[in-house]
Amino acid sequence: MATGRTHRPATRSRGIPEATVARLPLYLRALTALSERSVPTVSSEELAAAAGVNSAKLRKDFSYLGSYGTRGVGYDVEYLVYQISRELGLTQDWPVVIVGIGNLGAALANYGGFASRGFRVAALIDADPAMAGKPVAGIPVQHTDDLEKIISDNGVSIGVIATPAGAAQQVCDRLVAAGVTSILNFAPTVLSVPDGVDVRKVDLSIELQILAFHEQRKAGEESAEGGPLPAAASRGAAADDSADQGPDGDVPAVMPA
Amino acid sequence: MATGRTHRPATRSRGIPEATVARLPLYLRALTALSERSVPTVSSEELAAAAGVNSAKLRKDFSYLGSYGTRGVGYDVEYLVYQISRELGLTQDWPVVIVGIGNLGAALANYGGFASRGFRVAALIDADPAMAGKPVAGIPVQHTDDLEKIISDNGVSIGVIATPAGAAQQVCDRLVAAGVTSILNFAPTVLSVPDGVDVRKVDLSIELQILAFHEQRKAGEESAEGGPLPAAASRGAAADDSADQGPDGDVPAVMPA
DNA sequence: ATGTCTTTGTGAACGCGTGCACAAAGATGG
DNA sequence: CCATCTTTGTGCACGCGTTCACAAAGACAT
Repeated sequence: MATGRTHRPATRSRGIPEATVARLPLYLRALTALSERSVPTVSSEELAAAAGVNSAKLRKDFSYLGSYGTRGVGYDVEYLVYQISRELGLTQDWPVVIVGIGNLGAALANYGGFASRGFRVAALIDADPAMAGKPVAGIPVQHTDDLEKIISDNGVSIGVIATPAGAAQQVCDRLVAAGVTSILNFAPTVLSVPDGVDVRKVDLSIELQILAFHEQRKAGEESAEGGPLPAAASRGAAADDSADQGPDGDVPAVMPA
Repeated sequence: MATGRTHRPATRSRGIPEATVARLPLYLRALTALSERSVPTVSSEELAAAAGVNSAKLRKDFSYLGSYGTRGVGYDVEYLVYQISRELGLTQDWPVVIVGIGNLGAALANYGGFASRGFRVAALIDADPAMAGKPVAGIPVQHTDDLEKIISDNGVSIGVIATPAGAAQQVCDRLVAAGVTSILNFAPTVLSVPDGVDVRKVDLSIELQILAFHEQRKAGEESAEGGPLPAAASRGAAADDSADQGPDGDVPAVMPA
C-alpha cells in the first residue's frame, strides 16, 4: 500500500534502500569531522575511506539522494551535511524518552551526544518509586505511572527501552498505546508491535557471541572438534554451566543473552 | 592508509553463512527460555515464533549445523542448546577486557550476564590515573600502562572498547599488538585493523538516526518538502545547531554520532 | 575555445539471503 | 505391518545489495 510511484520523474524517488539509510549516519559523521576541519570538498574516494566503505557504494548511495556532487571535483562538504541531515530528519528536534534507568539507562542519559544530533531527552522513566524525583544527568526521574502523560505532553514519538527483559513488552505496549511509533530496544526480548511501529534492537550479548564464533574458528577447532555429545535429552547439556540463579530475562538490559 | 578490511573473506571452512551466525544467539536465547520451562521439544514453527523469524529460515539455518531435528516431532531443546552453544564457542571460557570505564564501561562491567554466557570480565582498564585501583562491579580498575601485560597474562583475545572516539584507534592498536583478535567497538570511529582481526560495532546514535528517518517518513514530508537550501558553502548548514563545545569524537562512547 | 584530466553517476553482472513449496522421514494409531 | 499424519530438510526462484567498469560531465590549463 502507498508504494505507488510518484508521477515525478525526478531522480529523487522515495525509494531509498534500507541499506543506504543505515549508512547515511556513517557518512554524516565523517562529513561533520571534515566540516570541523574546514575542508570544503571531498571526493567519493576520500569520504569512502573515512567512512570505511567502498567508494562505488558511496556514490550509489548518494545517487539515491540526488546528484549533489560535481564531476571532477567531488562533493561540497557543508552542502552534503545539510542534505543528509535533512534526509535523516535531523534538522528537527526529536524528543526522546528513556524507560528503565538502570546502569545502561543512566549511561544513555548522561551521554551528551543526544542534544547535538537533534535528539533531546524529554524524560527519564523508571518503575522504581525510590528513583522518582532523583536526578540523573540533571533530569529528574519520573515514575512509570505518568508514562502516558509524559509521552503526550512532550509529543514524544521515539522511545528507548532499557528495562529488564521481563518488563520490556509491557513498557513497549504502553509506549505504543501512548503514541510512540519508533522504539530502540535494549532489552533481550523480541518485541511484538503493531504495523506502523518501527523497532530497532541493540544487543551486546549477540555481538559478543558472534565474535566468539569467529574467535573459535580462528583458534582452529582441532582441540574441541568432534567432542563428546551429551546424552541426547539429559539435563542441562552444557553451555549454561553456572549462574542459573535467575531467569535470563531478569538482567537490566545492556547485555541481553 | 592500511584500511584493514574488516570483512571476512568468506570463512568457507564450515561454510555457515554470516547471516545465520548472527541469528544463532537469538535461537539460543529462545531455547534457553524453553529449557528453563522444562519444555522437551519444539517445532521449527514454535521456535521461529519465539525468536521472531520465519520458520523456513530457521530450518535452513539449522540445516547448516547438521540434521538435529526429528521429522514429525521437532527439535530436542537441550540437545539444540548444546549444539548451538558449541558452534558459537560458548562452551569455553572467554576472558574479556573492557577499556574505558566511563558510564558505559561501568554499565557493561556491572552487567551480570557476562559470566552466564561463557564470557568473563578479566579486567577493567582506564587511562585516568584517578580511576586506578577503584573497584567497579567488584573489579579494580587498572591503568592503561599495564594493558599489554593484562592481555598477555590472562590470555585475552576479545576486547571491548568503550573509550572516547579520540582514543579508540590507539587503544585498538595496542590491543591488537598485544594479541587481541576480536574487538567490540562502542566508540564512534571507524577502526582500522590488520587482516585476521574482527571488529564489530555497536552504535546507538546510528540506530536513533535510522529511527528518525523512518519517523520523518511516517509523519509525511509535506511540511518540510522543497525547503530552502542554505547557501551552498555557508557555515554549519544546520544539523549541529548547538553543543559544539567539543569535537564530536570527545564523547564517551555510548552515543556515537 | 579546445584539449586534457579528474571524478561523478549508473548500467549491468554477480552473489547472498529469503521465502515458497514439496518430497522424504519418521512417529503414531489401527 | 500398513496407513496416515506431522514436521523436517532443501531445491528453486526471486529480490536486494554490492561491485565493476565506463561514458558523461565538468574543471582547469593553455
